[in-house]
Amino acid sequence: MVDGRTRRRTDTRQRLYEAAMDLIAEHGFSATTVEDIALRAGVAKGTVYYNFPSKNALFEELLRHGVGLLTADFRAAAGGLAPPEAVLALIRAELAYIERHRSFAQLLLSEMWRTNREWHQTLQLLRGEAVDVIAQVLRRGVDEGHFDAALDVRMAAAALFGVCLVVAVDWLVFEPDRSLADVQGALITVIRARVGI
Amino acid sequence: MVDGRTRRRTDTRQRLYEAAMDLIAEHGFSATTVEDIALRAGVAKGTVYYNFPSKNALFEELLRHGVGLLTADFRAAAGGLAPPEAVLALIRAELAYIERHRSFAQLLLSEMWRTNREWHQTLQLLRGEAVDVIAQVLRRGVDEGHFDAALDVRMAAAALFGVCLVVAVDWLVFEPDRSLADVQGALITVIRARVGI
DNA sequence: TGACTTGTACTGACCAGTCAGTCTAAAAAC
DNA sequence: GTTTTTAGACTGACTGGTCAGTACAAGTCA
Repeated sequence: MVDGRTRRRTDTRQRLYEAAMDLIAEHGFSATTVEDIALRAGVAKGTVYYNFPSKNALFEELLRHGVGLLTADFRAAAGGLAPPEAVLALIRAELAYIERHRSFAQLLLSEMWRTNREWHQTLQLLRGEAVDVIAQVLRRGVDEGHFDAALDVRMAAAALFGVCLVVAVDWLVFEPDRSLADVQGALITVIRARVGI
Repeated sequence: MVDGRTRRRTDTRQRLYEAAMDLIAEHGFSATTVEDIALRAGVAKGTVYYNFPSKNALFEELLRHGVGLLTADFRAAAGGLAPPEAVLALIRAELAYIERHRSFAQLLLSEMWRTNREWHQTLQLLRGEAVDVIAQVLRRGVDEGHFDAALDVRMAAAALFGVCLVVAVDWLVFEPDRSLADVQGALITVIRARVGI
């Protein structure tokens, strides 16, 4: 099933994914050259074009791959839990994902709300799937009386997704030495805190 | 005092600011060409270089200008209020600012956490000034017993700043027809809501 | 053998930044 | 008050360089 050829090719693609992720997160899509990606992945430029039809396509598959993993993590984290615990689990899952895929998180944050790009549509769709998992949990929480009935579920889901992203990337950029557990704790305290407004 | 020359030049620079803001927000810094900016502003490419030493410098001045306005709005909004009301005022100020300067908000969200850029340092500094205004209000709120003493003030400030940005840009991109007041209300409800976790 | 990879060379489009020259408001000269 | 000069503001063709994508001959590996 997993013959040597396929494994080899998968490896190459994986290395290209990672290289592209790091570079695009650092410099942005336009400022990252295909040659740089190939160099960082340790392959020839031709190999990039053997494996992907274009720079855009590489990036789009990258997005699909990365967001797909996040959505899967979300589903696994929330599955079978009561809404309050599920929300906590989702926060933990998002932070853990961001720690594991730092570059990708930065990339998402930079490109998520950028319109007028070829892959904008794709990204919106993918994001929608991830945020939907959160929204479903919140909706169930409202229905079952755990959460305030006045809650705008869609907005709350987007907000929750967004805060985690922003806080986590902030942490990675400014306080990389702080532990994930600590950040997680502080963030949950912030979300929990009655700010009394 | 206001001779024709200076007025003309100021106008040109203003038009260049606005054109650059819109285009960079839509396409990103690298994907926006100086020629596009000039065209949109209705001047020749050379004029851009007559008014600014480089594309980077234009963008940096743009950032300084835009974030400066936001910080000023923050200071004006929070001034003289007790912490709980000041936090509300800050949220309103940020959303109002974002509505008034849509492109700039999108631009900020995209470029804020991008490292390895010439203007990265500048942007971090500017952001720090804005977030500091929020942090000071929160600190005072903790000291005066309005807010939970366990609050990580820096993180809370960053989180608050971030949620507003994310929620507002989300709104502009996905539900532009919804009114600002409505979004404001929903966001404050979300922040207030005991999610009971 | 055939799928995959390499390395090099190339093309054509595009783009940041330059520069010699034009236009015009206003200062100077008469 | 009219003419001349000056300099600030602007123009757009041009340059040097970069980069996505192509082509292909030769090499590796199952």
